[in-house]
Amino acid sequence: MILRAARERFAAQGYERTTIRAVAADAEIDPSMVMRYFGNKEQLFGAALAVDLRLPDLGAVPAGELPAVLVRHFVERWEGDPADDALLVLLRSAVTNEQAADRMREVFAAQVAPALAAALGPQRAARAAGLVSTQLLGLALSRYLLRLPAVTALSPDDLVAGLAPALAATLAG
Amino acid sequence: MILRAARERFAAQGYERTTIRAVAADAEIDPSMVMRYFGNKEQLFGAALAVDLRLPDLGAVPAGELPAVLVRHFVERWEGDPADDALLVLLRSAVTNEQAADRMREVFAAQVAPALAAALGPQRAARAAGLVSTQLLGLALSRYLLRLPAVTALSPDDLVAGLAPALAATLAG
DNA sequence: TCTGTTGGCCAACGACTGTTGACATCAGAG
DNA sequence: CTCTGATGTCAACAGTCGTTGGCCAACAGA
Repeated sequence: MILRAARERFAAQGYERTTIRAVAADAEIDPSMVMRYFGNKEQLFGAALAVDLRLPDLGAVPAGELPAVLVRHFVERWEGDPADDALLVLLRSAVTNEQAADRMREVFAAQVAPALAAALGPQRAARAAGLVSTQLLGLALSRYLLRLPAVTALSPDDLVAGLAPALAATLAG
Repeated sequence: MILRAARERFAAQGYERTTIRAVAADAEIDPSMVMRYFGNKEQLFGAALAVDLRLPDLGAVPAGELPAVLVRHFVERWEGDPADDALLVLLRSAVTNEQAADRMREVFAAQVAPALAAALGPQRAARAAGLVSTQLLGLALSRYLLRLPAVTALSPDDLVAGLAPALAATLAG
């Protein structure tokens, strides 16, 4: 599948360094086939950016468990099937590609913000959403993209135990 | 100055999208001059990556104020002179460039970890350093690179007020 | 005056890129 | 059978890139 190959390349190398030729080689087809199906590189990229965070209904989570649930959800999401890593595609690309950054802001507005609003109510969510995203994206950045040893060394349980109190503090503040 | 132009380009576009030709044009010289002075693109990049976080002596900071001092230091550092933004060069590039990621890990090991150790003692620092970096890098990511509206909307004081409790929680945990 | 060094421009190279269009194959519909 | 439309191959285009090397001017020291 072309899109699968494209996602892996985009996730591993970002937008600029993945070439249509490489994607085509991975998918074992001709580069011109990629063009025929997706139009051009930008549209292929757009198609690879479809992201569903699969956030559960946070309104059903007891308030005290919200931070731990959030951290664990994202860690499992990132640690999961690497062929499904549209999320890492998005994060890696959004740093240098404006189209991807746009999509990231859309995902935030359409998925993160509403989910938090369901749990916290609109006012507290508006205040906390940005800071919560900051912490969760920071985790993805330093663990999966930069691979800081001090962060990759931690187990998923360590991460939950270490970050949940921090999230709780910003939610409370 | 070539290096100044290079830093601005690298910070704005990342490694792959900045061309030697563009850097040379910014510096109003010939591309071949860039080669003569820096050897090749990779070495120019390496020269642009010199980063000094200018962390104060955290050992002299009262324990209770440590989180707020950290957040404020980094916000001021990032919000400051954009021509001096080796830090954003590094962050933007490290996401897709292994050389930059290496340098990022070096900066962490040589500057962040020791500074925290001075404030917390080696054991607590070892446990907290990764999570602290996670949160501070997450802030830089979502505010200065992704420009999430929910984060750019906050004032520096808001950021300090919102994130200091979170940092305090991970330092305590 | 000759000579070496420095700083500079210019044109070109080979490699790689996204993209295009011409051509082949082949299954199914008429 | 022919016609059609999808599916795929191949070669080439035009542009950009990093990089090289040759040439020129200024200038300092011998």
